[in-house]
Amino acid sequence: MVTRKDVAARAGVSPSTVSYVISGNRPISTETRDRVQRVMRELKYTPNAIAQSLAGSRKGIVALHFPVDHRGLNTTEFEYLTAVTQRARECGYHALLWSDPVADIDSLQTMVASQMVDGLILLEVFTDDPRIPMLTASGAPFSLIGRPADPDGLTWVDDDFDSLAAQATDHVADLGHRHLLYLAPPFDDLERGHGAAVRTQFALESAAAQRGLSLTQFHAARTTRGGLDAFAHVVSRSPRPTAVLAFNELAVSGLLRAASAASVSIPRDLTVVALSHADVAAEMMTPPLTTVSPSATELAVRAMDALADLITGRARPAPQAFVQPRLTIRESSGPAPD
Amino acid sequence: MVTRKDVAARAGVSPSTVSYVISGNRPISTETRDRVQRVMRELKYTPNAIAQSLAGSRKGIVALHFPVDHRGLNTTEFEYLTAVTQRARECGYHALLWSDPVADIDSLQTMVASQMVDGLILLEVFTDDPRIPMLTASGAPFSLIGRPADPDGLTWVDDDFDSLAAQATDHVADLGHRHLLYLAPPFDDLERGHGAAVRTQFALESAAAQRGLSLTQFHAARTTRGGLDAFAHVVSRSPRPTAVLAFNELAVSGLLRAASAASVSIPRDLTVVALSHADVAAEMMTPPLTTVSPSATELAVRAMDALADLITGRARPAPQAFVQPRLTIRESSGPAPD
DNA sequence: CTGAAAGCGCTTACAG
DNA sequence: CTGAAAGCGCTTACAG
Repeated sequence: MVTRKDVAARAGVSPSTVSYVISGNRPISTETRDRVQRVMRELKYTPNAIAQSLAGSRKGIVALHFPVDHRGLNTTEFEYLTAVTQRARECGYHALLWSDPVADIDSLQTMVASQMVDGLILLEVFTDDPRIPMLTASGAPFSLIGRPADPDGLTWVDDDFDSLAAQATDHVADLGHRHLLYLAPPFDDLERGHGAAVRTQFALESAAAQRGLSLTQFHAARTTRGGLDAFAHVVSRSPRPTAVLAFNELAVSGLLRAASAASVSIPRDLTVVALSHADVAAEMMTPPLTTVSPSATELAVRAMDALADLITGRARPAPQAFVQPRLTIRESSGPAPD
Repeated sequence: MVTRKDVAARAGVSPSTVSYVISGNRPISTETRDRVQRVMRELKYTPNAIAQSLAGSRKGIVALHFPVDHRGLNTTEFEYLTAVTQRARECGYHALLWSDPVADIDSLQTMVASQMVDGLILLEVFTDDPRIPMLTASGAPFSLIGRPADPDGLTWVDDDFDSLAAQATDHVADLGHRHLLYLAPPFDDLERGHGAAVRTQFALESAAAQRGLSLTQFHAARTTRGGLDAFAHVVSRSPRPTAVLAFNELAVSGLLRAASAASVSIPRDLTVVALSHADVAAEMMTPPLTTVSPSATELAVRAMDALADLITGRARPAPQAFVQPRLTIRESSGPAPD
């Protein structure tokens, strides 16, 4: 391997001068700089990242941590991952993927203590998330996509759930629907305090109440089967809901299939609006789903930029931001039947 | 931060003894070892991973590299990523996510030259993949999921495309289908030499010919729209294909939608078999898709284990392996009409 | 504007 | 069985 010493010898300067040419941390004569740069190119010299990390303070790596006990990631979560990875790179960081059961914070703690990363982004934040006190105690910079019950002093970006609920209920109310079903994530998620699940539910209840709409809920398994069950529930209720608001990507697909099998036409007989659902997943469905979703890219950019500010020590106080979801009307929503 | 020196001082031993207790690289008296371990726990000491990397040879990081110029990752590719990430961890490595345009190998080269990773796994390999000669020249250990035109001397795992094609054509032939349509990836992918696209196409052509089946092709855009176009093509052909074999995740969804809109029932009027399609994506469709797919986990495990062997210097000659796809009959395939 | 040197926190031969 | 020391390849004060 070519080292800084090799470059220095060939360029006739001291090793430290090579370092300063690279970092630009002190004035170098044009002549010296040009010569060193030429030699670096000739020798195809690339600084050793590990040595830079140890001597300097910057590691150039951020970890993305998502919990995975209950299920795999869905398309929406995957979008977040890729968006954060891309933004990390634009900010000059490599992205390390990391996932454990939420409750199992030991390996995360070890990784942080081993000082391998400059900072972390946590996804799928729970209202009482054990990762947060641990990271706070460690002193490592981190930012959240989502937020716990008490987000004071933390750096986070999150959906504006009130706006999300308002847009979804307004959309179906405007179409004349009065009886709504909330196709919710498994009850388990609520009990464990999954932030988005809890906040979406509360926001919907309050938005429906304000508009005088009836809203019942069905907690479906995060599987296609869960959606079949949800459909059975829809047709058994009286009065029968005419619109389903869904926050459960896999169950929605089951609901669509069950509706198709029962010759219940969407949207003629039943309106479906998917919440926080990736565009690409919505467009793969038959019919394509009307969604109310935040932009994964916007969440990722804000979370990563906030983390970068935290790492470099810009940014007190901690940046906190709500991202506004957007309604995209596709073909799964229509006027309430008669 | 607590360092090795702190532990040594408190345990009354030399710093090197602490290192040897951790690595187990030389005999230590039980008494000393116990004392050192107790102090490490008391001080919550975690070795600095960066310093270990610089002094030792192991970095504990592998990079996963997938090209991304033409499109985002689909669910199937995402499955590979998560499977490899998980296996990497089981093998004691962190996974660094990395992606550029295929042709743009500079940043990949810089990362490798900076010696940040122990090795790499390349996904979405092209028949003439510029990443491969570059990495070979660099001397960095790497393994491939997929393979180039000339895979000699490389470490790779790949689908057995002949088996895949045989299973798919046998399945539809057994159901009485004689006229097949291959819903292929964009022609562009073939031209650029996307390994799986090229091999799937050749294998299907040969399998269909052997069985005396007619096979026409339609290269669809990797979008829902591409599938709508493909459906229009199906119904315009004479004789009309009764079975579609598809290697294009997004286009399949468009095809299903177009069929539904035209009241063409699947599988009664048209059979659809998806190739190399993630189970979870297949089960989200209406109807759930019959698939012929390799196990992403098996590919990931083999690729990662091979890489680990390469890194540690076990494993000459280079491991190379075909993974057998499996037919999963769901609801999108049925007997040929009349 | 540039060089000689300490230090980052480890691993591991060298020495006993 | 254990310690003192060189070395990994850098960054950056210290000195001129």
